[in-house]
Amino acid sequence: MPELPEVEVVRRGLARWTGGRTIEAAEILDPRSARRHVEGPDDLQRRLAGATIADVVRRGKFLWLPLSAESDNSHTAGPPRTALMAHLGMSGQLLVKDPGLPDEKHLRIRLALSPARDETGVELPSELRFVDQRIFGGMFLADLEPTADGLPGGQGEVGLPLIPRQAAHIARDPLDPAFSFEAFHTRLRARRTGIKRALLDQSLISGIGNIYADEALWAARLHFARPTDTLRRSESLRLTEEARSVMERALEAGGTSFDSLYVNVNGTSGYFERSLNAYGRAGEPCRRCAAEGRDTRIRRDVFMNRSSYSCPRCQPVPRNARW
DNA sequence: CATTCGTCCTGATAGC
DNA sequence: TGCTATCAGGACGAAT
Repeated sequence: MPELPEVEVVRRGLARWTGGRTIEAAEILDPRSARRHVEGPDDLQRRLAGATIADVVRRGKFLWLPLSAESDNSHTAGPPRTALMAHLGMSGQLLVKDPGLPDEKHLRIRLALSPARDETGVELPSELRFVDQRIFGGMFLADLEPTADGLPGGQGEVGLPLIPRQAAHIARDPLDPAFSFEAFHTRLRARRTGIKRALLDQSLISGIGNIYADEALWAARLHFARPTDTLRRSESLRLTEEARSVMERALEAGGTSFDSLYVNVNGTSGYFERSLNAYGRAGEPCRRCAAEGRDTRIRRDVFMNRSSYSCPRCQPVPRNARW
């Protein structure tokens, strides 16, 4: 399940293998993967043809590729004002592949790219494929607007980042240099909900999904139903730092598969097996308790219609728990 | 306004 | 064998 580290691996791969290349043709094989493109799949295909991938940007779990039109005259063209948005959802993958290779079973969108070579002169594969089994993800075109954090886009603001309107409500993620712990903590304390709901709310802090939420809570020794308005500053800071730490380590692990010539969401499979302390470990020993000579088993609770894993001893159910 | 819930999707797996 | 039920869960619009 792609969360921040997995999406960042994809972003880096895309930047390396597709940056600067022109989309020569687009093929929407399943219109459901383009349902957020309101003008329809035909319009998406038409408007992608001839566009050049100027950059690859990520905020939280959203990716976008600012596009410059090939026909633009350089003296009139400012920064790109349009971007191809991509979200991987639950099962999305972006793969750079040779056109001769057989279609994946769940291939939804195919982009034919202009020829390009790597630094050693080897020709790069010329297809960017969006593969998505469960179709929670998708691609669409969006206008880029100058946008201050937490505010809708305005006109002509200098120095504000260019963000698609569809991502303007997404908060900064913990790996973003502009992430503000003070702003996060203040908004967290004002909430009337449980801490895990808050961690999964992408408008409060972004990039965290079910897996890294459970991992950060375990590391910070906090129960998922802890009311946000009772969190001490030290607890909130510990949680934020643990979230950042676990996602940075996951990114390093996922980054090891980078030498191969493709962008892979599953690059973190090794990480999952080795390093998860809570997620998916129901009935298995809590490693922190085991290190202290105690045998405590990770429990699984159903919360928000999904599984939550925690240690009963390290993460006791709080008073006034907010399920 | 803030918060919570239902829906979209496919495939693997368990149970009968 | 073959059927049905359950689970996986990110994001968004609807409901409360």
